[in-house]
Amino acid sequence: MPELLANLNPEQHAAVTLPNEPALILAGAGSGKTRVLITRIAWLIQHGLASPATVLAVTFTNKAAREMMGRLSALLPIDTRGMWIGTFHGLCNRMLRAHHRDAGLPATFQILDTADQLSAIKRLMKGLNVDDEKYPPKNLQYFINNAKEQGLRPQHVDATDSFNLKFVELYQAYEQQCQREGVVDFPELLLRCYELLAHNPPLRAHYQARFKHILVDEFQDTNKLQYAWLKLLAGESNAIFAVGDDDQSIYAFRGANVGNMRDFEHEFKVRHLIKLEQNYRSHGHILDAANQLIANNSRRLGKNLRTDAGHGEPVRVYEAATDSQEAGWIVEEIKALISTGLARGEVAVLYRSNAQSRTIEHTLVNAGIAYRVYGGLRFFERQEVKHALAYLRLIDNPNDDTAFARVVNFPARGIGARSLEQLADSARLYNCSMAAAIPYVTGKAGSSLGSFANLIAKMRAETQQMSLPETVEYVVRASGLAEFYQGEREGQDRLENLQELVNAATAFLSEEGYGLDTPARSIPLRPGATSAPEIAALPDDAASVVLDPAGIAGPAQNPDTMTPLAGFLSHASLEAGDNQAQAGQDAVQLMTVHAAKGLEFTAVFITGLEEGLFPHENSALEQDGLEEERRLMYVAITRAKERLYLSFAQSRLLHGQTRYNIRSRFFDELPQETLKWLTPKVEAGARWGGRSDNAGWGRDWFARPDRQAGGYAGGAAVEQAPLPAFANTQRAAETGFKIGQAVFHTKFGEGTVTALEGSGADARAQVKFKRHGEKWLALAVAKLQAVE
DNA sequence: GCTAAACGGGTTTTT
DNA sequence: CCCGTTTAGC
Repeated sequence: MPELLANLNPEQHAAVTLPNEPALILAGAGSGKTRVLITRIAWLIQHGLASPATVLAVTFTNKAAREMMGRLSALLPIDTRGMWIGTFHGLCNRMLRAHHRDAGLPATFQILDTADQLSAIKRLMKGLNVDDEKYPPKNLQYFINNAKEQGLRPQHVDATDSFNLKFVELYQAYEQQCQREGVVDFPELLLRCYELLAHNPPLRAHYQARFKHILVDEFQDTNKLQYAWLKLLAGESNAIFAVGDDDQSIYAFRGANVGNMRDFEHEFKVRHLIKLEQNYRSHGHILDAANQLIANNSRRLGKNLRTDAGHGEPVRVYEAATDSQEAGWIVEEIKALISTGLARGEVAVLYRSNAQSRTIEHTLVNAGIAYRVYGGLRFFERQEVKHALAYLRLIDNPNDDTAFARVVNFPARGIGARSLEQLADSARLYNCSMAAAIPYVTGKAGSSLGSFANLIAKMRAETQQMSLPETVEYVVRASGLAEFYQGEREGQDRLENLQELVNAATAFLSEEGYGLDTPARSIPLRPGATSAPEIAALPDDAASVVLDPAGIAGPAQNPDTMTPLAGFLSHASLEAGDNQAQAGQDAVQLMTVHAAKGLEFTAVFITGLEEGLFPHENSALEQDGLEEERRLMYVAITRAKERLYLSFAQSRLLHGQTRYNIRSRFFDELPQETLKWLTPKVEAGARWGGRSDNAGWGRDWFARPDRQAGGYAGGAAVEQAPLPAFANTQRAAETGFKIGQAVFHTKFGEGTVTALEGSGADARAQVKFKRHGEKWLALAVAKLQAVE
């Protein structure tokens, strides 16, 4: 249909309508990459070149997968459920569920998230009496995950020194532990799925015959294992349509291998490398800045963004004396932007590391500007939610020792460390799970453990016919979790989250196409089917299972292959949910540069542009480290549509110490004619000998009164230390609050006033919140209620 | 078995 | 400085 291709530029058009052969689309920032990917799928289907069942599209995040799914169904009248669209992990999970026997996994295998994995490793090391000072569990975790991402099992790892030999030995033990418990960690999902396809030719042939069209988003972020998995699926004849941008590769630290782009180009003999260089996001000066900066990198595939928009405004640069003054300036500038009618949500403040958000948040709170910080705890990572999930996991898979250890004594049941050590010993002796070892423990410990075993058994029996939400609700109650948090002073939020978990279960059923009344632990009988398509029930020797080509379809957590409970538990591990920051409200966006990738804002502040911070000092230690920092800066710059601000501070409080940094080298790599210095530009050589760690020099400079006072008064004023106590008492009447007063805030909950400052419209209160720590609130803005 | 103090570590992060 | 985790002590 012509309308599908309408408004595509020639390069986009060419990419969308490529013949079915390996293609690499080098898509610059803001060049319509996602649109091309989605239109490509729609075009293939519309022209009868592909049926939905032959399409596999893979992304890195659930958010990206959801967006793709959503935009695709808006574009096409067909049901997108026939397609496999999801994350690498989601798709691998789905395949492993369908073929769990061939993969050597129990039907109810559970997924360990990063935190679960670490606790499993700690437990393993404790059991083996390994010195965790000499072999830090975190390092072992990294070692294991890294090996898996290279496709290496313990026997393949090349280790010579005693240290690495120990790690290999522990890796092996860890694998055995996981296998016995029926759990897989994140990289295992991929490796297991890779091996499943690699070692099972009929199965591989089946999927190769099915997925004629494989599309990959953010290809520059793939690691070696993901690339190998894609190659396996593609086989000899299927086309991979890879979209990516080597200049936006910012995840090397977690295994991403930009080299996959070059390898792909060569190994698949890509004839069509299409560059999308037309940018639809940023004004000219901003793009010029991005282009010139990134030109400093070597080994690029080569790309230069262009725009039809005019030059637009210059890039504004601000030098602050201190980090708090920098924050003060940012907030003043944001106020000005808002007063021109710009929505708060169109303003982003970016920083290199999370620690930098504190000062900015503090200043925003004082100014009464709504903001949202990205990052932090997410829904399924909360302790109460994880506890409830652990009970659910135990019902489904009693061998899951990670879940067992988590809740065996929570709420407290008088089962202490001593009893658990005894139990772990028995489990090791009989080579079984902790739950299975309970009968071997005698005495008082044995009896309390016995009643825990009975509790789980009872839960399992009682929930046999319950739907998923009923099961969750039942477990929250029967476990004692509800009662426990009811009795806790600060348990209200946690209780609400547990209720939210029940809601999440209901939402899950409808989103994933499960019947609402399906028992949580049975594979639903599809309409018209004569028997449940329980692939789990295939004969043991079903090593050569070949599925109907129309085969397994449906959403990520597939009702045909997963019980609602298994699906929900996978969902909880694979998609940790939103972080707590209140969404929806119009608020200034605060995030790291990494978190900003893929987003765009009318106005962007890139802050803390100092040597050591951005580029980060540790980047100097790594091969290609500085280039990755530069790509990160490139990503940051290209987030801005119309206004870009760059700022740095002469001194900054970090880890309790004042550091004196020189401005980032990136300033020298930008086209000077696009920059507008709001503070006088001081040539580096005029001020600094060279290195930044010359504290004495910095202090002298900082102490110069003409500098310290300069710029915005607001910055200094909001950050000054609270007035002495006597002054606060004097002013107390004017604010309507007293120190020590109990208060309630709609967002932060209960707290106590610890200090007061100012009066009238400027009145501020410092409140120590039970759940959110100490904050300064502008009383004119914050909805603070007195509690008697 | 639970609470308080000492301790350690702090770049970026999704699954 | 600030946090989460471990350990010491009741």
